[in-house]
Amino acid sequence: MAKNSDDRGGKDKPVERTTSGRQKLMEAALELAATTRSLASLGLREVARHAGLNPNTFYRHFKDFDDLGVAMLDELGTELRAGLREARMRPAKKGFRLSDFSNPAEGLAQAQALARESVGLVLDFVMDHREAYTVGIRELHGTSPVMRKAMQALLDGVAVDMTEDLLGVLMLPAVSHEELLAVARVIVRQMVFFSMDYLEQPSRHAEIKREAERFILLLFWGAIAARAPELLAAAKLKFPAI
Amino acid sequence: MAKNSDDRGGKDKPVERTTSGRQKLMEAALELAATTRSLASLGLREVARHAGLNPNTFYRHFKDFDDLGVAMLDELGTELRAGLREARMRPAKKGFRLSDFSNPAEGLAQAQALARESVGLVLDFVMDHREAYTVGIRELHGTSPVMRKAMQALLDGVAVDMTEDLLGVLMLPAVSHEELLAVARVIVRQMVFFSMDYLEQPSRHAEIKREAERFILLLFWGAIAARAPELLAAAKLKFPAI
DNA sequence: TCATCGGGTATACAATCGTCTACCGAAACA
DNA sequence: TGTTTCGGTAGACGATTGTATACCCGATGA
Repeated sequence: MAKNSDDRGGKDKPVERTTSGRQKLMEAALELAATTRSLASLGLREVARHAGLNPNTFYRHFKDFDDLGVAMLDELGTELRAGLREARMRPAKKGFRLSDFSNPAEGLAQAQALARESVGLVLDFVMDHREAYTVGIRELHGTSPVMRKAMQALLDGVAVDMTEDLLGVLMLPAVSHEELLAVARVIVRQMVFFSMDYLEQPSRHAEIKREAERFILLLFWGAIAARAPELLAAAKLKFPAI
Repeated sequence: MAKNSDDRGGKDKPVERTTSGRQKLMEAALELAATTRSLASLGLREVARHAGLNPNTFYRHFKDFDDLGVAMLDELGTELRAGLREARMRPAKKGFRLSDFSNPAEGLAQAQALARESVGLVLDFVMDHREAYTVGIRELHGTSPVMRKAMQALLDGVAVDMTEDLLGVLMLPAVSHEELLAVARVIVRQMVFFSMDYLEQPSRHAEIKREAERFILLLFWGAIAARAPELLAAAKLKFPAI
């Protein structure tokens, strides 16, 4: 062994913020996981080094990396849900009113505007939190059952929020609450992929947004068509060209 | 150091098949990645040990784990696409004929049968290859850009296959080829999640199948509704209750 | 028949890892 | 005021890792 007084000498400079050690560790882990490899395969010494702390400090705050993972997810997850809800409330105050499709054409137009707003919102959020998003999705299909469950629960929570908010703004005719929730779940999951595309292909931003909107509208169209096809025929709808 | 003549002593017995060393390594890597952790974070010694080979043998065949990864994906990916196509051709021979929706009700019923058949097919396939599926999806969102690109290309390839096969059986009215491809892509991606549910929750198998079918039908309904809503109204369709 | 070479092995080394034990200062609390 | 607890550090350990060098053997081919 060359020099056993290892660590704390290296190319990756510590994050060096005025936060607590626990925070520093979580931030370091997030940065490393986003750029280097999966959470579970991070080295305890590695993240401590990157946080500018002694390796043993990790033990003071966390049992394993699962432990650290759920702590991170607690923090960022609630921030995500709150952010999305708040942002989703904004347009509602801005003049949207509950549409009951008594005028189908108007209702459909409103649905389209709502879809556009929501898609932009999610994608902006992802762009603003690309590190957290990246590791989150990694863990969604990762090796740790704990993290997988936690991420699945988070996505389901988002779908539930979305359903509730949607019910306050848009009354789809003859579409039950459960049906709407199923649609929301599917949308949330699909947005995982659209978000990934969005992060990886900046040059296709506009196109990806259009695709996501189209997907959502297709689902709503389908849901209405399955229950009240005459509404769609009556609406003489103008579906956005491909 | 206790005993430097390490390796080859352990609880995980070698796979011990009559295959070549290269094959043995790939199989060992697949097994370990499916049960232990992500491909990229596997140890070279670890997989060699699990394959019953000398650590250095790895170098004879692969440069790194990305290299091994794309080799595995080459093998299993083509098997997947071939398997799906072959299975998709089967019902076509079994009496399905091209439907042009001149009789809307019949066309829609046929679409529903087709969706059911396809969903069952994919989910069966996933059950039969759960190891490969598990690590594949892991790598889809994993840390290696090489593996991510390869997996995305594979999924896109499946979507293309699906579109072509679909065009041979089902002529959706007024839905363009590009539109159909976009829908196929979305379906393939969503099936990633449905498959995950399917593997993780054996008790909900029937329910998950129904959800997947519903999702696909919803998309087709929506696609038709966007182009020819009068068809749906005329069909007096019987959408499966939720 | 002899050289080459592809695929497998043996050994060794430095680096890194997780974790154990011990020490320390400051804040909280009695 | 004394003491306990909390967050952080220091050093050491055995284990494991990736990789470099070198040997080996059977098939291939001249």
